[in-house]
Amino acid sequence: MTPTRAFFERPATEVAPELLGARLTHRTAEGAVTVRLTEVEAYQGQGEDPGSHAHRGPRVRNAVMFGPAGHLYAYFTYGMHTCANIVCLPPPLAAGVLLRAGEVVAGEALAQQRRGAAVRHRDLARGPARLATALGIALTENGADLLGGLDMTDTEGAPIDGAFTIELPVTPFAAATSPRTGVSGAGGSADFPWRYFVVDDATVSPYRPAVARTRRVTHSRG
DNA sequence: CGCACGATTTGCT
DNA sequence: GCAAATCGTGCGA
Repeated sequence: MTPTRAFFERPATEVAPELLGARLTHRTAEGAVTVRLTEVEAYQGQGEDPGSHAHRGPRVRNAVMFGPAGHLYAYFTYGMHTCANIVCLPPPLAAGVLLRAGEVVAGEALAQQRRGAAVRHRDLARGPARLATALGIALTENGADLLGGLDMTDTEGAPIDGAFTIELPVTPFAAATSPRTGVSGAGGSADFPWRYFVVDDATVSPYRPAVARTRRVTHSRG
């Protein structure tokens, strides 16, 4: 079924596990790709989750997180990657669900084209940046309404670029949990077991605990 | 104003 | 297993 806005106007820790198995479709001018979500992470709001982008309050980058639920929060990281979240909780509260992995179930040829011919099926959307790439999610779509549907057209009747739909699974999945991947500091500890994934699914990304980056050697003045 | 580092991926060893 | 790639953001000075 298609979720209502109210579905997302709840804490991310409640929404996240219920998104497992959901089918997210993104249609662009190139075509449509659908992913079945197999791994997500919940990030809570200002002052309550040290791993969340919203933790230190509203900023230019995270402004969308403080906006209405059910919208796309896309951000750029490591100087090259885009990751996609679904905003939870109504304004002025901020929370989000990071889409970490899924299986491409439709539009495979287009996903393959975006990810590269040598990429195997299970790896097409296995990892947050890979998932964003497979779906064709660009930073320019940050803030897009995921509940707008695919039927939006412009005045010429042409499809509007960057349209989404979400379909929740008829039968809920049993979610396993773990600490969040790649989150350093307190936010990545077992105190925040907000990574949810489908058990025994090949498209779930391998769990890699966050590692403190080796400190770059600073210049010593001799 | 400067610098460290990130909700990562990839390729080489 | 490990390091490079690559740049916006946040924080300290």
